[in-house]
Amino acid sequence: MNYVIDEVDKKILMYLIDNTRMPFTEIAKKMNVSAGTIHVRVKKLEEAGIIKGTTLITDYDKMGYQFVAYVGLLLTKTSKTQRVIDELYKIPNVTVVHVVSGKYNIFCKIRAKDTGDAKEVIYRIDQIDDVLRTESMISLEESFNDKNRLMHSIFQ
Amino acid sequence: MNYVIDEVDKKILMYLIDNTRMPFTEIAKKMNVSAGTIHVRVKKLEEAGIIKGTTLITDYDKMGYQFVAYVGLLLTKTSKTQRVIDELYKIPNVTVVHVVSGKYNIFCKIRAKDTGDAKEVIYRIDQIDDVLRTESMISLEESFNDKNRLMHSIFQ
DNA sequence: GGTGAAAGCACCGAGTT
DNA sequence: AACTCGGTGCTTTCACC
Repeated sequence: MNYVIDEVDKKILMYLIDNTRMPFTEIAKKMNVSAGTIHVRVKKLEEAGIIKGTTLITDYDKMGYQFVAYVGLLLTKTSKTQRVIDELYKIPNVTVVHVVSGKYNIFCKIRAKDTGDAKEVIYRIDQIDDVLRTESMISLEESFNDKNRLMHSIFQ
Repeated sequence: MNYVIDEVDKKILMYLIDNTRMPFTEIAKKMNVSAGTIHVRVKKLEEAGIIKGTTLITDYDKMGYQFVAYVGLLLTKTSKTQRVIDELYKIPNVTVVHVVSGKYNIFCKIRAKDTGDAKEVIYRIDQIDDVLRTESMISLEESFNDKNRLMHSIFQ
């Protein structure tokens, strides 16, 4: 369970975070090790659960999903948080859910096509049992820090 | 610029969102088209900017980054928002930045090793010129809705 | 815009050091 | 734990439809 990643693992992760389809042979060449080594390391990182999967970085805007908002949920005192989370996940527009400390009990991120679509999503959230009320914060502009920057810091 | 994605594109995107390393030959077989077609379609989706890249889904916990928080920034009236965003991006722990409407001017997500690490990150944010003050919301638990669920909805 | 075949590579397991 | 090597299978191109 306590897998210790070394410098070789870190470098492999750096390359694959940028491009999961970079050939192992190319990574091997850049690192002066054999392609077989890369193969074995990647398999171990997958088995250890450090690499959980691969995915595309897609442009939501270009697919018609321009609307992003964060929604804070206030629950009743007796509510089962997990049940509310399960309900949230039935709404595909809910992309991330956090249990938080502070004003809200749950805080989530939603994506929608437009304000009309978002209204429906928020209405659905409001209708979940045990949700007292919600407060939304609309994003006017979203940008991501290059994933590599955090990784550089993680990997020193 | 207005690239219209058809059913073939949608299916390819669905497969690759789950696993960017799924062989084109396998996708081709599942879809009853040739591998060459998949290749050409993927290239076009990349050129159109719909596929912006590929990346790993990694376990931040297992790499020692257990701490997640959202930070709301209140700026002075005369401040240049973009300059503050640029400053935020110099901090690798800042992963997402939003310009928002409402109580805050800017809202961002941070990842840190622990509370001590987070304290430093928030201190750095507080020190940015034009930042009047910040308010943080600590995540006690983070979970992601399967990316596929939104995509299924996007792709009907 | 799609196909199918062929050449060039990459993957990945087995055996070795 | 990493290397080499070889069989298998993937990618990518191109002439043709």
